[in-house]
Amino acid sequence: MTSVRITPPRTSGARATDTELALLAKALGHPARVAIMRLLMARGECVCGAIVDELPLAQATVSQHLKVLKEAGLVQGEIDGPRVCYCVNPATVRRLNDLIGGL
Amino acid sequence: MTSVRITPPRTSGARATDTELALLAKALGHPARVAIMRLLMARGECVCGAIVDELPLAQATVSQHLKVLKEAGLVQGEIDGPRVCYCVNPATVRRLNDLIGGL
DNA sequence: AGCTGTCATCGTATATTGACGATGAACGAT
DNA sequence: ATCGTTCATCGTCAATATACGATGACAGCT
Repeated sequence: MTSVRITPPRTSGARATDTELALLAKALGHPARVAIMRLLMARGECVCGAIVDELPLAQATVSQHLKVLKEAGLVQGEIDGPRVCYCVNPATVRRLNDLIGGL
Repeated sequence: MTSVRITPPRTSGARATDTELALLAKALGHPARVAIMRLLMARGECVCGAIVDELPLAQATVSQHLKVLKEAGLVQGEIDGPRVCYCVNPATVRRLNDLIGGL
């Protein structure tokens, strides 16, 4: 068995998992988005309008926060007639937990 | 035993723990800061200059990132002669883990 | 087709962040 | 006292984030 390199080549100070963790953490880095996550965890799934009703924010703002969470993979949304039903992606939450745990 | 209220009164959509989690997550929401945290975890403690050497960033920028981490309580720094020795605050990292786990 | 309700996107204004060079503050050594 | 080293802070600029009203897209209903 030939010895192989353990540490990957690195040009900058940040590895791939650093970027991944930073992206997920950044998505959670706003109280409104944390509140949205908590709402979705509590209710299992939630129509967008219900989230708007719970937060002191305009509909456009909530939609933007949902977009950030969606792009980070923390949340999924499926169209249900005229509504959109959102739910958390448990795999991504687990991944976030693992990344922090493995710091 | 008298029954007491479990859920606290809430005026806005965000609770206290939401803000706390958002603050910690925001502090981790940058790859350079994640890299710093990982460095500190790996070495136990680290002089500021050593961190600067590992990252492709100017000294002023690293100092700013360290300030963010320090203000979030994720990192502590103690003066050691002309140098400053940084180390992670494990309690805050645990707290972050708990907050995410308790979503 | 026209209307209504629901949500996303656009446009915009303000605030915050990220990055750096330059400078300042504190310490040890000469 | 004057360096040299180490780190923090200041000032500045570009880029990004936040928030909202206005508008657009789309589904269901009459």
